Amino acid sequence: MKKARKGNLGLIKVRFKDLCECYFSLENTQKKLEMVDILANTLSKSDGSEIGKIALLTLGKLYPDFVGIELMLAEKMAIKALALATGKSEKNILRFLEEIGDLGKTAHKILDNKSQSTLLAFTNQKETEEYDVVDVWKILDTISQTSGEGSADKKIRILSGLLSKVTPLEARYISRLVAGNLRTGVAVQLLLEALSKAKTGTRENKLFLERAYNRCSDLDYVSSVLYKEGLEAVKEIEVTVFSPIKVMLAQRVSNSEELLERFNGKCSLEYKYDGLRVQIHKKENKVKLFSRSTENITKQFPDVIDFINNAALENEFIIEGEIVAFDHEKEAILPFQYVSQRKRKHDIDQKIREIPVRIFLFDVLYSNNTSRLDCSYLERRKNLQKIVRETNNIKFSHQTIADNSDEIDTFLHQALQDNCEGIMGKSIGEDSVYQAGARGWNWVKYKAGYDAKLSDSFDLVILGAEHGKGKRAGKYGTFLLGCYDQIEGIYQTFTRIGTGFSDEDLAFFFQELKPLESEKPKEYQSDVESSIWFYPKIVIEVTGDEITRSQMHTCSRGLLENDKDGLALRFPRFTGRTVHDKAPEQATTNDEIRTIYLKQ
DNA sequence: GCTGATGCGTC
DNA sequence: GTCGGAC
DNA sequence: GTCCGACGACGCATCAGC
Repeated sequence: MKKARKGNLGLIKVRFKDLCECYFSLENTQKKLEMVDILANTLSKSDGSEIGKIALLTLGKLYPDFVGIELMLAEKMAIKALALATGKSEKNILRFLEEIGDLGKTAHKILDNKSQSTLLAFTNQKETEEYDVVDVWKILDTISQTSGEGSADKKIRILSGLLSKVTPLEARYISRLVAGNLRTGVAVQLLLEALSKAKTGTRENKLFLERAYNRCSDLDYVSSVLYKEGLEAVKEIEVTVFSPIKVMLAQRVSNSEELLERFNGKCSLEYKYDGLRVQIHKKENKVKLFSRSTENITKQFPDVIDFINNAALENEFIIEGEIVAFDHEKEAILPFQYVSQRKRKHDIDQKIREIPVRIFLFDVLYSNNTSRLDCSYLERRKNLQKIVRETNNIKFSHQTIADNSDEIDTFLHQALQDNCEGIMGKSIGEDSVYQAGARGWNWVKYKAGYDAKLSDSFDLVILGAEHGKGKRAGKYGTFLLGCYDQIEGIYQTFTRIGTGFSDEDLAFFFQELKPLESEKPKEYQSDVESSIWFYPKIVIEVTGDEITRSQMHTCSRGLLENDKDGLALRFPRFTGRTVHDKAPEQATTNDEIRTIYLKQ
């Protein structure tokens, strides 16, 4: 039975197949303008009833982030579903996946082969169904609603059922959707441009869509308003208490001179606390907390809710700060790993006592019934002090004004002394507005590690690797690195690494390491699994922000206070230097790493 | 009830 | 979080 | 400069399997 497809003006409910063909075209080009045109073309066909779902799916989502509903099914389970749908073994699929580097392409290829062979054997037998975008969204939503005992199997069966009824091309994107990687080259910004083009005929109105989106973080809503009420209604979308605002991000500078230049010689400085960023919404006695990525984290922090209600001087506001674990006896900020433990659903009351927190506030986004996004920074900062008072647990972030680089460096060292990550530089000009959702130059971050001279580097041995995915398909995508233990004559894992490599580097390492593939060498002490192991030979230089205690890496295990702990590297990256003149036995030792750890 | 596998979200 | 590539 | 997508360690939640 065919549903009526066309309504007025030739607008339709978009077929999922058509959306997938659009995604496929997107993969053929990297030119942004062309991509926007391609996507706009498909979006312009929609009658608007399902535009929100099209928009969400195009970003690989079912709901806006603050809703908090997830599939809880990703690549590993998708492989099982694909196996079930195609009759291939999981091992077989895994082999394809390693080679092709993309679950979507893998599904596409297997189903293509299958439909050809069935076509030869029994013509006209394939049971395909035609799905609208909403049909697919609903099936995926069913998966997301499935939980409890036996749910893993159920999810896999639902996905497998879907995969076996769609075309190979649709399977390509369904597989990628669940694997969390659509790889179309389109994300929020280009999608907003495409929506603008589709509905208003020009990309220029993207600015209004972006403005609206950054104020409500709800693409479903913004696109629906655009289609059903038009651009003027989109322009009316404003900041609302309890709708999270996209947070303002910062660019990076690597020294104090550069920082000062960015702000023409004068700016505000703040501590950059190493905790969880939080956007606090309050109205009457109700308080909600949102994370940096606009997830609702209210339930995790009942203590913070009390602190805010206690410190509030006004009824209604949206303010922003950083939640940090705090040792009240020593009056000291605790490392990030402590606050992390507060992101939980169970035993919350016990952890509140174990790991108390303090909030350092630094901004106001809404107060006195008015959006403050367009106020200058110092106005907002001033406003903040009228909205809340400092208490034992609520503080204003440490802040000053600076106009020379010595002051900046002094402030940085003070921040590091006080257990902060670094400092923020903020514009104090007239135009120093809160750029929601943007990584603009109004804010700048400066960490010690950004300056190569101030950061430690390590010469580590490549022990293993994983097959690359997406644009790294056909090469190694990440490497497992180890340090040397001179006493035992063994290699211990210290970090994996996957960033800092140019395409050329990756091609080079693939060529160099391929002949060194082997069984896992006996002298490797590793709890970390690796798809591929190598003889120890290649040494590379790596840097990072900080050494942390690790449950998974073996560096210095048995030599720290807790026998089970090892050491690992936070934010590891390749410096671009391969160390040609060092044998693996001359790599950085576990002792050297431990010494640095104990000093920091 | 415990452990490992898997997924997700923080930085 | 960091980073590189394409525009 | 902007945008996108390769990737990191770590902690917690959930479920399967024992």
